[in-house]
Amino acid sequence: MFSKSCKYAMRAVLYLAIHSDAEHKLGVKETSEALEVPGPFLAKLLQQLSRHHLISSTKGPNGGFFLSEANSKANLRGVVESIDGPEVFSSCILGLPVCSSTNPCPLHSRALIYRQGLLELVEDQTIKEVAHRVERQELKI
Amino acid sequence: MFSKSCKYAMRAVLYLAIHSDAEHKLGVKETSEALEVPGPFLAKLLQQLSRHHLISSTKGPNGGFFLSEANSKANLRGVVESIDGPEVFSSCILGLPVCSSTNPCPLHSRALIYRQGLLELVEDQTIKEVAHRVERQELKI
DNA sequence: TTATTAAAAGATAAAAATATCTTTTATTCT
DNA sequence: AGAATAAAAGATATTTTTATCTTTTAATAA
Ligand code: FES
Ligand code: FES
Repeated sequence: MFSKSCKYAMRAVLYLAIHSDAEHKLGVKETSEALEVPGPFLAKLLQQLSRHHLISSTKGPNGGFFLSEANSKANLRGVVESIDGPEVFSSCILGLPVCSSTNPCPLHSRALIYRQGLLELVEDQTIKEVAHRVERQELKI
Repeated sequence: MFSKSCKYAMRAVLYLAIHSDAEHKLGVKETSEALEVPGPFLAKLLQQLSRHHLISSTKGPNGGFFLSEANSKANLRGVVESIDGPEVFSSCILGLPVCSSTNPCPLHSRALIYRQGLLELVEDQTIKEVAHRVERQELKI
C-alpha cells in the first residue's frame, strides 16, 4: 500500500495534530520516540512536509514542528501525495505504464472503485477530525 | 499497492492463461518479451509461483511454463499472496504492528472496507475468466 | 546414449528505499 | 553580542527490492 515513509508521515502528522499547536511545538525527538520511528529519518520526512506546507516549523529555542490551524483543517491526502506521489491514487493496479478507461487492463473498472475508496479514506475527514477521534476514542497511532 | 514483482507475476499469469496450456508451454523469454519485463527477474517469479503450485512447468525440450486446468480455475489472490505475502490484505494501513478491531488505528474501520474491496478485486473471478475477458475485449496486460 | 532444450538454483550486481550522522542556518534567550 | 537550541541541509550507510548472470538439473529427441 503506502510506503513506510508515508505511514510514518501520516502518524507523525496526527501526533502533531494532537500534541502541538503554534504555542507548543514539538521536536523530532519527542515525536519519533512517541511513535517508535527512527528519528533522523522522521526528521527528513517532516522537513519535506514542511517544505510542502503541510505542517509548520520554526528553528531555534522553543522551535519545532507543529500544525497550524490551516494545516489541521486539511486532510491526509496532501500528506500521502507529498511523500508517495499523486500516482498512488491513479496508477494502474497491474503496473501498466498508463491507466486509462479507453485502453484498460482487465482489473481497471474494479480498480477505479477501489482507488476511489482509498482516496475517500484519506480525504473525507480533516486531520483535526481524525485527531479528535483519536483522543476521544483512545485510538492508536 | 502491490509490489512491482507482484504486478509482473499477475500479468505473467494472465499471459500464460491466454497463450499456454499443457500442450503449449511458454518459455520465460517469450513471456518476458511480450510483457516487456526483465527476463531473468520474471524467471525467478515464475519459479516461485511454480513452487507454490500456482502455475505449472516442465524442463527440457518443449518444456516451459503453463497453466493447468486447475491453475486457471484459481483466482489471482494466491498469486498476490505468494509474491507479496498475505499481509497485504490484513496489515494496518498506518503501519501499526498489529491491525485489530479491539485496538484500532483511526483509519481502521474504513480501511477494513477498502481492503475487502481489494480482496474482491483479485478474488471474485477466476484467472480463466479474467483471461477470457482480456481476449474478448482486447484488454491490455 | 548423446546432444539439446529449458527450467531450477545459486551467485552477483544495480537501484531504490530506509536509516544515520555531521555541518549549517535561523531563532531565542541571556 | 554571545550562547544555546532546534530545524535544514548535506553526506554517508544499510537494507530491501529489482535485475542479471552462471551453473546445475531434468526432460526430450535423435
Ligand atoms: S489500466 Fe489498470 S487499473 Fe486502469
Ligand atoms: S489498525 Fe490500522 S487498519 Fe486496522
